[in-house]
Amino acid sequence: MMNRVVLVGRLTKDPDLRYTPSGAAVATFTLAVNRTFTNQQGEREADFINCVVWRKPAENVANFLKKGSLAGVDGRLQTRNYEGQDGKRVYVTEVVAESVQFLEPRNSGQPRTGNNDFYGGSQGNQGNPFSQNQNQRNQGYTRVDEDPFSNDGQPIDISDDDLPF
Amino acid sequence: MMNRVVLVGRLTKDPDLRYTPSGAAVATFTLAVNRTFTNQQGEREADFINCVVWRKPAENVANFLKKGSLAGVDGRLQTRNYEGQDGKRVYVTEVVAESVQFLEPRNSGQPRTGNNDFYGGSQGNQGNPFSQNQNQRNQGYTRVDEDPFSNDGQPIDISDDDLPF
Amino acid sequence: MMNRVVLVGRLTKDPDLRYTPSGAAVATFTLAVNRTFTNQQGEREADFINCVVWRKPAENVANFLKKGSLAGVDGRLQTRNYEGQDGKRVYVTEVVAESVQFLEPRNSGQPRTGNNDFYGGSQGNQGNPFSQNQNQRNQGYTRVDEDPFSNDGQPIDISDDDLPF
Amino acid sequence: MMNRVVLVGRLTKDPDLRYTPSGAAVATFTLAVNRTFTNQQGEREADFINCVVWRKPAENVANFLKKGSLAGVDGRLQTRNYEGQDGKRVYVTEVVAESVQFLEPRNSGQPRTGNNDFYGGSQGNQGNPFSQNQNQRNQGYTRVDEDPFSNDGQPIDISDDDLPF
DNA sequence: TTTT
DNA sequence: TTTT
Repeated sequence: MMNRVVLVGRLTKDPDLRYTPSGAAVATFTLAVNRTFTNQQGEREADFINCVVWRKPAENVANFLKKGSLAGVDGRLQTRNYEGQDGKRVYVTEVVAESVQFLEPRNSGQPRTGNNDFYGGSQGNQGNPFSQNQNQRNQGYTRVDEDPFSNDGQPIDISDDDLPF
Repeated sequence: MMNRVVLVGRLTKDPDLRYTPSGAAVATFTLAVNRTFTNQQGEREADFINCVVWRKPAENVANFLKKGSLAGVDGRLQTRNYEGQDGKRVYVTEVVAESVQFLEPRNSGQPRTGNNDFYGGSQGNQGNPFSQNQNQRNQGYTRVDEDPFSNDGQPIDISDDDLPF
Repeated sequence: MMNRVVLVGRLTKDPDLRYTPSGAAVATFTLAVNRTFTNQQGEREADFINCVVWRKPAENVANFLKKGSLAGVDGRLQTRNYEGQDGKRVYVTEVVAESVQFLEPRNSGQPRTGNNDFYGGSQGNQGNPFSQNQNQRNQGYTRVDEDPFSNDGQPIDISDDDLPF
Repeated sequence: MMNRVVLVGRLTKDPDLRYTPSGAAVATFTLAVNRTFTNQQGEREADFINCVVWRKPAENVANFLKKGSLAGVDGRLQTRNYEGQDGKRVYVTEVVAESVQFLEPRNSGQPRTGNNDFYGGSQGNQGNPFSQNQNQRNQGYTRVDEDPFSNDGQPIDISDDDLPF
């Protein structure tokens, strides 16, 4: 059994950093990876690949990457499933990054700032970032959403069960 | 931009072989890849990764692999989305295999037989396998289903637009 | 910076297990990886790739793999150089395996036996396997040899400096 | 059998472009890939990995990459051997790049210039770049050199036998 | 100086 | 909705 993924692409948004109840950092982000070939209409499409990274590299990701950053990911493919809000099972395939490489030229290397800034954390997650969202059944570390990677500032349920090691 | 996936695992079912209107072969299968680590309960889990393969290797897959076969896949990650039957967008991440390796010992190498046999193709797809399924909006090469990998013998809509090259 | 190698092939010989002075296990082996294409003469050639693995997986390799075993390697490419016996610098490129997968069917999974047996270790390396080979300048974990992977039963100098972590 | 390598690193020199007798382009270059970890002395070392690329991508490499360029390589590991000038067999492990990615920011994307310029090609290889180097037995596409990747402007023997497909 |  |  082998499972290896290597990607280079650009973040579609600022990464999202959270913590499990036991304090482990988790960052999620989506990498847009342009295809090397064009489709029948001559357009170059992209794949949008959801990535998760844990612990120290999660904090590095949150500190050094932002929307548009060029990054490399070395990791493994993971599948999960959870019950969607309509009661249907939702299947998710994502990349668990074991290492993330910052491929921007030096000068873009300073900690990111702006609305979504990791240091200044504010709106949406004030107080306990894990204040339970009572009226939803959860499985896995994301709210039961159409797209588990979109969480629009709402509290999210991250379990220590998802720690990869 | 780089995008590379390498997997070794076992098929969860016999592969599924289809043809586009223009005659290109497509096989889909799911690889169960056991994790190298155990979870909090000490169980070894697996990831179930959907794979697609086109043209000649698709026919090889259909001829030589079956449920339980050990196989290696070298390919790339692809994302697609389509409108689910409830009108919601469904996001799919799968592996487009560029090469598939048969890792079973020699003697298991004879063409597979049985209900799902590639040669004897029968129920469900008799006649034109691409007889349009009129009352469904389609996008991508699968019927608008909750899970594009489950198609329970129904006609399926595979477009030549999905050919990777 | 990224560096990832994934291989599946067969061992050309029994693996070679040694220990550093501080007691860390190192196994070396060569993987024959058949090419998927044939040359101008219609022959299918192979690449012969030297691999190194450290610590616990080194002992697993020594215990479970032997000449002819099918194995998967996930690791990184490493380059080293040392002074050859003629005083010329020798450049070496090899794979440092981070994980090694045993791809043989179950029944071939018992610990290997025979002349080169890991347990019964005998001729050549009796006594201290690290008895220094005084009259040779060494660099890297192998004797200054034309080919660091050939050591024909002679004592070898493995330094803890080569530990990858 | 599987064989996959993915690298991101920087060119140690301008790439070297040549042509086989039948007119196929071949570029060679070395990628310095910094390690993610430091050695016992706390220094971050690098691996220096020789890469070969054929045909159209070879010309792109020659046109767009130069010493110091950040590049990604997706390919396979290949081994060759040839008789060195002292009559001893020399073993070479290198990466055959199937695709090469230019990871520099936009503005560095103009064709490279300078002494080694692909367009203005001059000293060393004037006339027939494959004027045979009579007094050397050759095997593989490089002159029998200590380091097959160093060729200091001398004619080189590249055979069409080395075409990967 | 190579594996099935 | 899973493989050995």
